[in-house]
Amino acid sequence: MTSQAEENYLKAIFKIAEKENKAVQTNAVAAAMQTTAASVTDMLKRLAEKNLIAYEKYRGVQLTDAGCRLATDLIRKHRLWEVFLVEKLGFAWDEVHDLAEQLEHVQGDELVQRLDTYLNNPRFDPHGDPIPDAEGRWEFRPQTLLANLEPGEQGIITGVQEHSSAFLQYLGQVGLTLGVSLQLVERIDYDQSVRVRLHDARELTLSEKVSKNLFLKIENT
Amino acid sequence: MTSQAEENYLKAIFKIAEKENKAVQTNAVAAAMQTTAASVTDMLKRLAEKNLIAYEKYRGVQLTDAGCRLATDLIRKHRLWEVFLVEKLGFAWDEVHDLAEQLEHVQGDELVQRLDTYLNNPRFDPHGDPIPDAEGRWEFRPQTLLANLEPGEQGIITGVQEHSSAFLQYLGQVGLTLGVSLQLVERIDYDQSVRVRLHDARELTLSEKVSKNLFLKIENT
DNA sequence: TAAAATTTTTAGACCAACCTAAAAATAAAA
DNA sequence: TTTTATTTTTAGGTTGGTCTAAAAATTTTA
Ligand SMILES: [Mn+2]
Ligand SMILES: [Mn+2]
Ligand SMILES: [Mn+2]
Ligand SMILES: [Mn+2]
Repeated sequence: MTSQAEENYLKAIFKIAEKENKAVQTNAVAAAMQTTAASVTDMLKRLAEKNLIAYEKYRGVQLTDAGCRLATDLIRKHRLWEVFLVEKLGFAWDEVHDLAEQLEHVQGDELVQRLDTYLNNPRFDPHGDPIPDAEGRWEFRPQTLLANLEPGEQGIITGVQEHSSAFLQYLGQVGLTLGVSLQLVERIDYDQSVRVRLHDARELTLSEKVSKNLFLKIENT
Repeated sequence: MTSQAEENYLKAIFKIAEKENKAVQTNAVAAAMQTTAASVTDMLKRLAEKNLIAYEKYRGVQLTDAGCRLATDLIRKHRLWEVFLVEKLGFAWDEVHDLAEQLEHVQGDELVQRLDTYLNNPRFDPHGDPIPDAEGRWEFRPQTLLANLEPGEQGIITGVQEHSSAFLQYLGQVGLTLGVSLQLVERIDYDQSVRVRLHDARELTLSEKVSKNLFLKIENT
């Protein structure tokens, strides 16, 4: 009973609410959905009518439990399909998002269940993002931006902040994929770029932009 | 540039044209799509506008080359996904149609290509229906209805005419799946039911309805 | 060939999902 | 606290896809 458009709005609201800790604004949703504020207001009314969001004019929106559950299921499906596309079909991690964006709307609880099993119940997707379980829960995994590491500290790449194809492709090219371990050698004061050493002793210089979009789990050395 | 609704109409027209060898009637499409003739006429105009069908008022429709290609691609995707669902996810052959009906609309040539490779380029789906190749071609496989076999003749099950869940489930229960070989023992004059002998010497009585919906490849004994 | 039955199209509406432009409410600045 | 700027909503319109009821075309029957 929920259209693809409705599902996409719920997911967008969920993701905005995840970051900012307040009622989600109309304009924020419009930006995320690449549409107009007027269209968003329109949809918010429909979603409120279906009790998927709590909506008060001019005051922003919040997902209800039902809405939150729907969004979480959608994210679960999105990420499971991404795992499938990378692990089984051999796509690169920068090629799967748009396909998953379509596949996530395929309805069928049994399908999701079987897909999950087939993929060995993965807990993270190809970008390091957590996959909710069938009950909509996921574990918190502490991670730090490379930009926040101190010189000498070491970590394993666990995820990305940006998901753009350009960024993911760049990372792949220089060998910075999930699970790779690296050490911060030094941070240049002038432009906040960083020098890192990889496991094979190879050294790389990364811009501030990169270091602010790369998540690591700090390792005790 | 083609919506899911448009794709479904094209597929319906294609399948009707496959059987009856004349222009496809509005009412036939309406029946297949479970909708009204008025809605069909509406859609036919849109499809003609896009040059996907040749449409002349009151005279029925025919797919253009472009429309035919689109329908074929859709059928290819539908059947490949059915193979995936059965072979990889372990669904039964009576459970996959509705899911494939959704999955066939996912856009992405690369996806279809990779899926095909992943499944080892199957040429038939779980119901014995041929899968078009990437160029939209498929081979003809001669097959006969069980109803048309002579007593004493033997064959291997290659497909079904009906695709209803009830029929497929029944066949599964009595062990009549693709590849099973059987021999026609006798046909009862009274109700046209048939007695068949399986490879393990087990005998089954099948109604006329069943025998008119089961395809076999006749084997020379 | 004229009348009746069937098939198909048109007319007119509805809903979901979008849009632009204008109005209203809220927040920020003076 | 006014004025100004920003945000949000409303008003009104478009498109795709559907519907029912009525009109028109075609086919069948008498
Ligand atoms: Mn993604
Ligand atoms: Mn992802
Ligand atoms: Mn099917
Ligand atoms: Mn099939």
